[in-house]
Amino acid sequence: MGPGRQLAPTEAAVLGLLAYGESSGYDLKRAVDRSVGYFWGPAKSRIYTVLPRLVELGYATRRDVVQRNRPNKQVYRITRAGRAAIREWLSEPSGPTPDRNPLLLKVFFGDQADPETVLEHVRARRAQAEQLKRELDELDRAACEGDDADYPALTRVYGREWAEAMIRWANHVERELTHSRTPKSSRK
Amino acid sequence: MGPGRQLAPTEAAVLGLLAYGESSGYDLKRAVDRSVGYFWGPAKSRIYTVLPRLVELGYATRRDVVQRNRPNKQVYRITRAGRAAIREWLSEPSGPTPDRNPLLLKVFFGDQADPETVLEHVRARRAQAEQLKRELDELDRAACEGDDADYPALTRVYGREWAEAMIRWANHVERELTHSRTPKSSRK
DNA sequence: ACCACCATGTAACAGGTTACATGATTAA
DNA sequence: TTAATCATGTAACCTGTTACATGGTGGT
Repeated sequence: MGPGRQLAPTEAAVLGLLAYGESSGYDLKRAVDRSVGYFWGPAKSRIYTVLPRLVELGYATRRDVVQRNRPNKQVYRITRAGRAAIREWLSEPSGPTPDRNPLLLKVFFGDQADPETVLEHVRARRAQAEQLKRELDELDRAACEGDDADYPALTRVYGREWAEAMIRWANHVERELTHSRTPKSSRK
Repeated sequence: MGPGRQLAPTEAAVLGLLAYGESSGYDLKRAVDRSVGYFWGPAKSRIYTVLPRLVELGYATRRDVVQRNRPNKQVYRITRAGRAAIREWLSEPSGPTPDRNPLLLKVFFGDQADPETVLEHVRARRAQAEQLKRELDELDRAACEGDDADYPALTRVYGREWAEAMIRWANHVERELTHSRTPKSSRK
C-alpha cells in the first residue's frame, strides 16, 4: 500500500466524484464538466490516465462491465483507502494562490503595444466572465437541492464573485484606456 | 531566424522586462518578484533556462560582464526581433481563463470532511488576500510614476479587485458554515 | 450518407517545480 | 563565525495538453 504521497488535484477530483458512486472514465469526464469543470477541467486523456493510477494506489477498484449494442466499460469504485486519501488530501493546506495569469501579463506590458490590443483582450475576458455567470445560473437551477451546508453552491458563489470582480475591472480598464487619454491618476 | 512559434508566458515576461533595459538572470529574478511576481512568479531556474533559449531564437544577445569582488555576470539585451516577438505575443488572444483552482476543489468536496477543515482553508486564503492587498499598496507607493496609461497600475487594480472578491467570498463561506447550522438556503 | 454519442487509450511534447551543486564577499 | 547577497546553472520529476487511433450504434 502506498503509505501516501499526496494526491494531485486531478486525482483528488476524480476520487472525490467517485465517492458519490462508481462510474467509468467516460462518465467521470461528463461529471467533471457538469460540476467542478469551471475551476478544474482536465482533458479526458488525463482522466483515463489517472484512473489506473488510483487502482495501483489501492484507492479504487476496477470492474469490467460488458454491454450489448455499445462498447464495454471499465467501471471504477472507490475503496476505503480511497476515502481516507481524500480526507487526508482535504486536511492538507493548499499551497498559496495559483498566481499564473497570462492576461495580466499582457496588460502589464501593454505599453509595448497599442491600447486597442489590450482593450480587445480585456473585453474578451469580460465576455467570458459574463458567460461564466450565465453558466453558473444554469448550474444553480440544475442543483437547487439543498438546505444544509451545500458546498458546491459555495463554489458557485465564488465563481460569481470572481466574474463580477473581473467585469468591474474590465470596465475600469476600459474607462482608463479609451476616452481619457488625459494625464490623470485616478487612484481609486 | 525562428519564423516564430509563439512565446510561452515566462519567455514573454522575461523578454518584456528585458525591454526596459539589459540585465542578468539574477537581476531579472528580482525584477519579476517586484513587478509581475504576484500574478506570474517563475522559479529562478526557469529564468536561467529561458534566457539561453531567447538567445537561440534571436530575441536577445548575451554578453559576459567580468566583475571584481563578486561573480561574473551574463547580461542579456533584447534585440529588434525580440521586440517584434513581444508585440506579436501581445496581439495574440490569450486562451480562456486559467481555471485551475485547487482551493475550490477542496471546498467542493467539503462534505467529505468536517466544516472546520474547510473553514481553515478559506480563512487561510482570506489572510493571503489581505496580505496581497498590503503588498499592492506597497507597490503603489513604490511606483507612483504616472500620468498617461499606467499599465502596471491596471494590474494592481485587478489584484485588489480579486483580493476583495476573495475576502467577500470567504466571509460568505464563514457565515454559511459557522453558526448557521440551520437548514437555510440564502441564495444571494 | 453522415454525424453524434458511446468508450478507451497511447505518444509526443510543453512548461513548470524542487533539489542539488558551487563558491566568493560582506555585514552582524 | 555565521548568515545573507551575489551569481549561474543542471537533473530529475510532475502534471498536464494535443493529436492520434479505433470502432459500433442510432438518429436525421
